[in-house]
Amino acid sequence: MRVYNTLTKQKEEFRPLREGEVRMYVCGPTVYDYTHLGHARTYVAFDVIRRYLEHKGYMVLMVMNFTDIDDKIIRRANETGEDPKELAEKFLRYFLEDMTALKIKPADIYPRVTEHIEEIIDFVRKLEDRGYAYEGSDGVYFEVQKFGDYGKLSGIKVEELRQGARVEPGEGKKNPEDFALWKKAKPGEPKWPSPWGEGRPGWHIECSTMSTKYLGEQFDIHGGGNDLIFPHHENEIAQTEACTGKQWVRYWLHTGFLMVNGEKMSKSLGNFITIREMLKRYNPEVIRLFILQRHYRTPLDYTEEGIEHAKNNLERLYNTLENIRVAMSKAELPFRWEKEEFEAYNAIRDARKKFYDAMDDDFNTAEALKAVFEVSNAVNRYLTRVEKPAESILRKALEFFKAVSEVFGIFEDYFREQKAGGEEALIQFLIDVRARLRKERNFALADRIRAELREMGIQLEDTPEGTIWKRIRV
RNA sequence: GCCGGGAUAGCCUAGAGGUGAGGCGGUGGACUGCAGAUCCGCUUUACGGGGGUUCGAAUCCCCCUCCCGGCUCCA
Repeated sequence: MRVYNTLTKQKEEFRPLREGEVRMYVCGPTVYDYTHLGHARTYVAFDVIRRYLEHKGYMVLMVMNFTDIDDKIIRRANETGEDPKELAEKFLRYFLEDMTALKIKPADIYPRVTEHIEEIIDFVRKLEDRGYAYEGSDGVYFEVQKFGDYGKLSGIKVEELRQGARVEPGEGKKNPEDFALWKKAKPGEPKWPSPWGEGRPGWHIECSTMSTKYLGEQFDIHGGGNDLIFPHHENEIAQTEACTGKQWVRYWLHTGFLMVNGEKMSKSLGNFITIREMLKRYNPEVIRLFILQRHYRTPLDYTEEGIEHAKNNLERLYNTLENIRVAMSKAELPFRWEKEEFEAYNAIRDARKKFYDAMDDDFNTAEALKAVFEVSNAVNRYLTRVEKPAESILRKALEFFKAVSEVFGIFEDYFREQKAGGEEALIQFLIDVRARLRKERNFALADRIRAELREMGIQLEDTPEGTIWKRIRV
């Protein structure tokens, strides 16, 4: 398995530090507003990466932090007149709800900054002891030039940084590139006691502290949106490696940005799309598929057309699954394979390999998705060509789709279906009644039954072998 | 300015030296009371432009055009 490492700017063979275990940290949100489609892009991407690693047999320990105290939260709270703590709490809950709705597997630990103030203070003190940090008038700062490797992730040079730096008035920094580890509280701001007076942690220090607390001083994967490479992740590396003296993270993974109609999504442009709005209009699996149609590192452009494509794609795949389900009821144990069976088997086998090869190559979901369609096509073609399908062929296809379901987080309902026997019998009864009506050429009433069932999410389809029914899922 | 990512058929997306990439859409046909699903065709010898290397280039090299992002708010 190969992954693209932002640190080395190339694909590398993936080898976790401990055999059989992957420890990964994904930068979570600052909870000051609704979760948007850009978050969805990043967190669905990492969800699939995590799912694939688990699918491959790794035990994955996944940590995602919440920044529940910072400047943006305070600013927003001041604007709305809310208590910063309550505001953060509210949006944190919304975020978790949105993640659940998007079928994103929960992290194993969701450390919150406000629950780790002591550890953060300890971390800052260590940096102070080692001579990397100094106290200024308004806070404690990390002295960037003391860390020789600064810039190794983002490729940024300290000199360039100085040219473009905006030093806010009154800041107690020695150098413009230095960044805050601890901010002293201004009147009315949330605060915690510390050796440097009351205040709150800087932004970057939380991730260094909490990731090393739960994953150790060295771990496998650290991820986040592309926009976090600089300054956030660069600063995290500086702090952590200055503190431990060891190489910290093995593989840095970053997701590409979400665009809206070719422009960056931002509030000022008025193209800010929340996950809540999206979920009102689209099945979460449609949103997931939309995201997976593009490789995670490439920018993803959101358009109405694009999401409609995803919807059509998902419908098609669900149709295939329903076709298999219907065919299963008339499938037989094969005593003999014909040309059709060999063709279908080979097509499934080849596509399956393609799927795993694509996912092994830096989680190329777009390429892997082709393989899913190839299996879909192969099965559909097979079903149109044979009268009595071989059960083994259908099972091979189903096993493949089950794997896809686990990795992509789609087709969930299909594979979780409970046997609601009563309902199925009732549907079958209505189909029988409708068949009689059709025989009597009472199409008006026959169509009414079909229409009513459709309203209830059951699609009837007339075939030469009789009427079948499918669940409408998209 | 510096750094990075792009331009692939009507549309969306992979691929990265060698036998018609996948989907969507459109369209014709098979099947159908109609609808739906599916299948079989067609749209389909696609790779921003110009040079070069090579038996062979979307793919490698050089130049150019255009788009996007980052450069202390950001997933």
